[in-house]
Amino acid sequence: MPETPGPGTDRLMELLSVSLGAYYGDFTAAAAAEGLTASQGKTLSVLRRGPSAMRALATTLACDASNMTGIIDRLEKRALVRREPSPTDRRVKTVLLTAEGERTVDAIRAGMHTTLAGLEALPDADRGALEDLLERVFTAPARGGPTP
Amino acid sequence: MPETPGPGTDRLMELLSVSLGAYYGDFTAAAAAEGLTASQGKTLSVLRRGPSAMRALATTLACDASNMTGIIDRLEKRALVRREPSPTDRRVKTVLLTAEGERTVDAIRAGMHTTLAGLEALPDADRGALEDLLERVFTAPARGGPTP
DNA sequence: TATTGTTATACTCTATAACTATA
DNA sequence: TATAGTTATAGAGTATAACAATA
Repeated sequence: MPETPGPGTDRLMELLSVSLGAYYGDFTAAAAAEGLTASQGKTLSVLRRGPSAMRALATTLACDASNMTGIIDRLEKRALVRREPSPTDRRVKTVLLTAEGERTVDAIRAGMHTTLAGLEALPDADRGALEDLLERVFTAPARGGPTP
Repeated sequence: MPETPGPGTDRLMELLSVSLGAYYGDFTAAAAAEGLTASQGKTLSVLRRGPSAMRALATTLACDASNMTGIIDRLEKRALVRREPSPTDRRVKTVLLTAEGERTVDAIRAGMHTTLAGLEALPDADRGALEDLLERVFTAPARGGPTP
């Protein structure tokens, strides 16, 4: 297990940086086409998977809880999301997409032309390979015994 | 050529969102460990490849030219970059990393522990495959005749 | 006591428009 | 006239600290 990342890792890191930049730029442009910022678009995307409490939303988005208030305020003002009191814990507010919010998320995703074109150009076999590799690099919990 | 992106594309988009989100979070944390914002870290990363005029920098970072002034101001105040007048065009200012700036970029990259661990866990063959796939999806200029 | 959501504050990022100095 | 960099401005994101309501 080398402590110095090899030159192969260097190249991959660089490539990931470029890929992220392209993906993020595409996403930002698609969100802007709907009159939304990247953070607002990302928030809607997360809510697409289901309702979420304010605090859970902040955790998922990796930002401070105090930020969510403003972001949700603006989205709610545009009727893309709705705040609902939790029935079980009166401190908690559950945020959920409105029908218009759902339509907007889908529009953003459909507007990511560059990324979609890049993926559509990929043969099915390569598509499966890419899925597999991304999962192994990014969603494997990096376990491997952090020396206890 | 289907106009509706198949369900396979759906899954890949979701996976890309999660993967690049993880990469971005890792990068942001590593930059914060050096007392920098993500935008400042990204700016340093771009300058790692070589000096650049203010406007070219803005173009590379996909932001308005007026933003660069503030970002470079703050980096220069911390002696991570330097502004130099261009010898050939007196309107142009060339920005370049200082030695401390170079050290900082390297520290940020070395601080991306989660991403580095995920990549290091990948066998060489898979590493090459991932490079190949990312290149094809994101750095292929999406040519294919936008109907003229 | 601890937690949820909010407010207040300060700083950064971001785009638009207008300005200057060059070209 | 066109371009490079800057300034002014306004809106949005961000973290920290403090707060009220609830657990």
